[in-house]
Amino acid sequence: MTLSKAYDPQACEDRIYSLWEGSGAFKADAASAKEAFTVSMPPPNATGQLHLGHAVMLALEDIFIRFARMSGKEALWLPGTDHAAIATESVVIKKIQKEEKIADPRATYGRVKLVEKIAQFVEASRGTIRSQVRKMGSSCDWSRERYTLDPSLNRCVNEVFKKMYSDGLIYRGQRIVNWDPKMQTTVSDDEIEYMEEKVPYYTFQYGPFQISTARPETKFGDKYVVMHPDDERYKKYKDGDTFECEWITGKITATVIKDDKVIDPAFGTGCMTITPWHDMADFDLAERRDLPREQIIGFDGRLLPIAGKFAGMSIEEARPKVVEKLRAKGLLVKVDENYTHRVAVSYRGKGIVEPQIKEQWFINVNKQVVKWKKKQLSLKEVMQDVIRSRDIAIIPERFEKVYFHWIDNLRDWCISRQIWWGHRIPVWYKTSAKGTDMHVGALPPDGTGWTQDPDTLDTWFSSGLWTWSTLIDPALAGDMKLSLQDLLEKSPDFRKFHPTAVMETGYDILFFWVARMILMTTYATGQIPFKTVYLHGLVRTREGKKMSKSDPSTCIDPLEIIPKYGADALRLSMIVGQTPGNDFRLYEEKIAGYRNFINKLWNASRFVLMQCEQAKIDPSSIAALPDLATLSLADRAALHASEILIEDVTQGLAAYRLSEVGERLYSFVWDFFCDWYLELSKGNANHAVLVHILRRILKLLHPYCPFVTEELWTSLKPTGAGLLISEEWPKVKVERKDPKAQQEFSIVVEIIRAIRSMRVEYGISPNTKIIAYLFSDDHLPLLKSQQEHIERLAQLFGLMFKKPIEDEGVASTFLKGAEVHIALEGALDLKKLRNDLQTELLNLRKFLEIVNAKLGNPKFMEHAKKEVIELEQQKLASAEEKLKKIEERLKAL
RNA sequence: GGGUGGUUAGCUCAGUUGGUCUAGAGCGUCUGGUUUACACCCAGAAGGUCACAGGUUCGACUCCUGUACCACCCACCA
Repeated sequence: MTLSKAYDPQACEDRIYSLWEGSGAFKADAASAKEAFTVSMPPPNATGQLHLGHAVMLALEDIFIRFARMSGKEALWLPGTDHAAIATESVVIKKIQKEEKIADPRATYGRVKLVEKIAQFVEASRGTIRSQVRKMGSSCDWSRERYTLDPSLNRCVNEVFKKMYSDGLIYRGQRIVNWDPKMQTTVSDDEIEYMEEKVPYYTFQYGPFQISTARPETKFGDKYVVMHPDDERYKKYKDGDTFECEWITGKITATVIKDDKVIDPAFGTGCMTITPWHDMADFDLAERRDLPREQIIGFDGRLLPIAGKFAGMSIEEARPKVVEKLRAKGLLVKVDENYTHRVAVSYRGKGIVEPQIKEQWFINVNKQVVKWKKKQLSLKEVMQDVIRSRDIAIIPERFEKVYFHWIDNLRDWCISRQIWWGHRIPVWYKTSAKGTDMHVGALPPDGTGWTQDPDTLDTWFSSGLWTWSTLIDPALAGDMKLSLQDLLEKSPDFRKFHPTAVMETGYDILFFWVARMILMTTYATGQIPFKTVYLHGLVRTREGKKMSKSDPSTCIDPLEIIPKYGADALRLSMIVGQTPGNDFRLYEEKIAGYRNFINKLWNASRFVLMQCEQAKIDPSSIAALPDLATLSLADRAALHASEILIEDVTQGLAAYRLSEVGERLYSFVWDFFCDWYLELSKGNANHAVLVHILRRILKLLHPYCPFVTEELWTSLKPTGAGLLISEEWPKVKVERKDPKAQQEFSIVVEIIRAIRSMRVEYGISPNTKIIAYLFSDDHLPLLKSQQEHIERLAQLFGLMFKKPIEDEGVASTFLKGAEVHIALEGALDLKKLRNDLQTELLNLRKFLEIVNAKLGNPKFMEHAKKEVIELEQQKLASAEEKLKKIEERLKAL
């Protein structure tokens, strides 16, 4: 088979992918006796397009999976998509607003119709994502594809909710939450970003006190003023003192509170008023002291009747007016215009988030009712335990600290959302004369009048179950008689493939997702979700900026790159030179560099095939390695090198050191195999060894660049072999400590270095007879060629004295020539030699200066010439000694 | 305010437990080259006091302390 001159990824990739898929290689077998190795693919949001973040994830996970599969494990990579509650709903709503010119799609369509429309949109997106995941070469098991809204996953969500509710871990409460007035829903603490904003900072007179705020419009209901008990300035006031005070809408009665937790006496005036309904800290204080709370701002973001004549105004509108009123009353003390204030903004909807008190569903993270390792722990404690006890390892390790810190600050998790897209809360209410009854369960109890809670669950509630809810048998999930425990125990996939081996994801969702999977999974299944967490860095632009979808000019689109450079090149460019947990920059030249590498491999294979063709050897007929004893020194050394490579790659991959392994492979292929061994083979090829080493390379490289290696494998595989994806990972017992192999190897290295130097000096191509001689059993020619050097050098010296001394070229020629000698003579360390020679050159120059001055004197000239040649001969003598030593070592072998 | 990471050739980055690193790769630059695969190539070269200052050590890019700058994360500074 003749290969084209350059590798054409577009001509191969799709074809190869269907070959793999058709072969069943992706499909894992729950009944297999092999050890399981599972990766749950972090489900991309079903909202749109695959971006580079996904591409990195897919590349990394595919390497894990292919390596595991070839290493004889039962490898399952389970793909899927996430319904991405708020993200999706807001995307679709915006789309409808734009395309259909409907201002409020929720009102126009109503719940059922809107959910239908979102579902349609998601279905289309999921199709796109599926094909994009394939483009990357991802060897995932499509027969097990899941979606967070699948009935079986929904069943798991409901079961977990029920279980948590009956354990008292889920409760309903009036608590302060982050309210997004734009999306009209709560958002979790982690879904908030802060934006710095310069706003005026006002100080007002509040009775005898001065208080400062950036948000005067929330202050209508403030009836408590708080100060630190140790603050000397306010010594004369006691906790509980009341006073009359003129305030925004008239006279109020205010109460003094002394509290040492919320007040920093050094900050500002050392006292403040509180707004429990709209401030997290104030809410905590109000909880502790059992103070009343009043709502000031409505859920629509407008002021409520408590604001008097300001009622109905938006915040932006009310703020200056409130300030103006207080100023008119003479209560405005000062305004600081240089105050920076952080505004909470919703991560998804980008609306300004307002803390509000609202009745919501929460998960209690502190209640100690979780059975874990025969102890009763809280969810928090379990989350800490699994990392501390090393049940789960995080790569890189430093993120463990970040994780612990996050848990320390974790408060009860608000899980209810006032949106329609998602898992509906499995709670039913029935209001009758005696009050409201409540029932928790997927289905309403018998009887009429039950209505379901209108809210849906936080998207992370269902993604927290991802590693195992996807392994629940959908057929079983329909049987409502089964308990959660039954579902787990009876699902073959869960039994075989859980816990998963590694969770690979960006460090930016460590809290969002990884932590919540640990929380939900340990609780629901009693197992850890995964043994290792591998966190990759974020892809950045060449300038180091985040790649954002909103700015396409900075963005590299994997779908444009793949046709141009190939998926293999893209994969390599995202893996090599990138270390876990650190961001990295990606740009086209980098990808082009790896495209060149792929092409290099392609051509090396082409060369091997051509060699075989010339020798009329069918590569597929090459099966067993020839007897080592019959091989030349170079062939043995090359085989030895490839065995060391196998060992390094295998160990490196097992330790998740992907960048290092990638670099090792790159340099082996290019610097060793192509520049060295292939050149050596020209004119004197051992086809069996060539093919063997190349096959090893293809196998080792397959997890990194699956397409090109699979394509080349077709031409190079032995008769009877199947696809490369299903090949066995090469195993060899490397005798690193075998002194003979080591010695052989180092001799070859030495000789090659010497040859390189010769090439520089004399332009001798490595594919000339010299090399053939060197590696034949008769090594005498090495000495002969050495003799040629001497003669050549002598000529150069002759030249040196004929030409003007200013000629730098002559001197440097001498330098290079000498390098050859010393390379053979000394430690073979060219860098060191260069230093030595630099000094030598300086001496020589000085010497030549004198010579130059005395050029007219022929006697002197003759003398000088003699001296230099003598010097050179001395060097030669020792060079020959060294050569003899090499000879002896060779003979001893 | 607390925390984490970074600071290594012009650029982008590696460097696993301190010693084959008197520091590597890719790209870029310069010189030379059409040699039985590959110009998406070959052979070379130039270029770094490994941010700075101390310390530990026989020995530090690698460990410790401090400083500076950059980036990110967390936090209820009203």
